[in-house]
Amino acid sequence: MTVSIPVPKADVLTVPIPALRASCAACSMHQLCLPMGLDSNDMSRLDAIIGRRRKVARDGHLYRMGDPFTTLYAIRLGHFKTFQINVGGEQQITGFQMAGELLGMDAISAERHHCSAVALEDSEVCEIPFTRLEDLFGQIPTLLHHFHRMMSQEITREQSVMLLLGNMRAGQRFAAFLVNLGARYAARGYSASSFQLRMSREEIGNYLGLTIESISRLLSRFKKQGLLRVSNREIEILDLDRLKAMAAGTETCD
Amino acid sequence: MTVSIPVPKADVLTVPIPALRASCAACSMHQLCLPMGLDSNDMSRLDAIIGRRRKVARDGHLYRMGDPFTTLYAIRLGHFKTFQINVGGEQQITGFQMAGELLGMDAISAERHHCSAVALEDSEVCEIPFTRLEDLFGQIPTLLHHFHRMMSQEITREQSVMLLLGNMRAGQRFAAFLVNLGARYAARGYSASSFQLRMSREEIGNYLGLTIESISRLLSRFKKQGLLRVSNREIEILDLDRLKAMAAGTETCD
DNA sequence: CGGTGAATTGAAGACGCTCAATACACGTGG
DNA sequence: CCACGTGTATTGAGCGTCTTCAATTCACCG
Repeated sequence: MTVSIPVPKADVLTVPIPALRASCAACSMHQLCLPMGLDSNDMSRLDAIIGRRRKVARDGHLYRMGDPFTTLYAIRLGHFKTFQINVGGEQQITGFQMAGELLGMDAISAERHHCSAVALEDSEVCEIPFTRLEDLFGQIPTLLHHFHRMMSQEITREQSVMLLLGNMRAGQRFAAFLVNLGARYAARGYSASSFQLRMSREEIGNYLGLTIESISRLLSRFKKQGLLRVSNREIEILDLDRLKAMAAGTETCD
Repeated sequence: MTVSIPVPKADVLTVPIPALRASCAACSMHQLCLPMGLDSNDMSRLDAIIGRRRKVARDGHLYRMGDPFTTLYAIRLGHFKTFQINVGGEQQITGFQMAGELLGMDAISAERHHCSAVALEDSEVCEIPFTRLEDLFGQIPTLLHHFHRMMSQEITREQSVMLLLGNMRAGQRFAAFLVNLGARYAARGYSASSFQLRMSREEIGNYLGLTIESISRLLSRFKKQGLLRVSNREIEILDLDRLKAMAAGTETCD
């Protein structure tokens, strides 16, 4: 299939090449991502330090646990999972990340990556060299403040997962997982109730501290209860309120 | 009871009162805490913004979930627990903090505290007004960098707890917990193998996603296996290597 | 159309939970 | 000093949830 793309006129063509190569202003994620709240002047200063866009093919590593840390990554497009490997060689997935989210913040303290990041589909990231970003912090307080908010948000996200793993039953965990995914898609302008899972049942189970079989059974049960419509990795939430109530613990999961 | 305190001589007396009230240089935690790596000049600039020291009695709240966020807290003395409350009213403890550690970083993103902090014993903290700290960041890059390291460390700490809750068995979790506590005491110049638990069995269980009964049984088992000597909250680790091996999953817990 | 990897479903078992009884530590008052 | 009460911890018995193991089924692709 071919599509004819309208050729931009005069003024647009005068945009310098480097700005085309990596421009936060032109990126649909700039209201969620690091440049949030910056004026166009500051935004182009941020553009100036962003090294390049990097494509990561499905199942490709963005970085590996133990790699030396030099850059943060902002996801432009696609989905990732981050995971740790324990001594026995089994992985524990610590998060699923989507466009607009920042990867690599866990590596700042030890200057080595504490987990690995792998693309769940063909994806694209912006490389942000950390020392150059630190230089900018001194000049753009708004940027610094928002960076702190993003790190803080990562901390609260992980605390919520601890709550989930520490005292929710299986059904509650899975309900919370689906509601969370939906909310994040909604923040990106997509449907909160209808989306495609980018990860396998096994990866979901690993993340939620459950087995693949449990996830499969839960999907079947939710389907039977009229909560979901499921077809392979396609999810449609039919009763978001009840799912939220289950996640909150207000409603039991029978 | 009265105690006669030796009166300091000449030069010491010239130290201005504010410096006496809150001086990082004089604090035994300054090599672990926020001022790590600062020269004495920068350290006193940090001193200048630290509001006051605040005492928190045992079981007292330092802050509550939902409170508006204005300041970070550095623990000078004592121990805290942080926890979330879910809709059903039950708590999930997300961490135990000790001297030299920073509290409140989770609140930056929403400008409200995401969890509550309660003192496990009579404790003392330094109040660090966050906006004034942000002002300092522009002037002291070393301070900023170390602050990022501390936030990043909090992220990796929580990732390790996710690993623990997500795919360790009960014995492994508890072994990891004890080893972690010992390591943190060692970093503060105390024994890694002999210390007092500041939290109840119930709190340990809550943190590890287990019940109080399970913790009690594990203590008995570890005692029987010659791993520990236990007397109330007094712990002596008799075989640290084996405990570490259990935490790593190298050695089974029978 | 057959092969491969993923997902579903069922049956049995284990791990940790719940419930309950008892023991212990510690503080208070007789 | 002991009696008593309260909160915490220990220990046991039975049960439930989720796991493990195994057998199909399904989707996708050469």
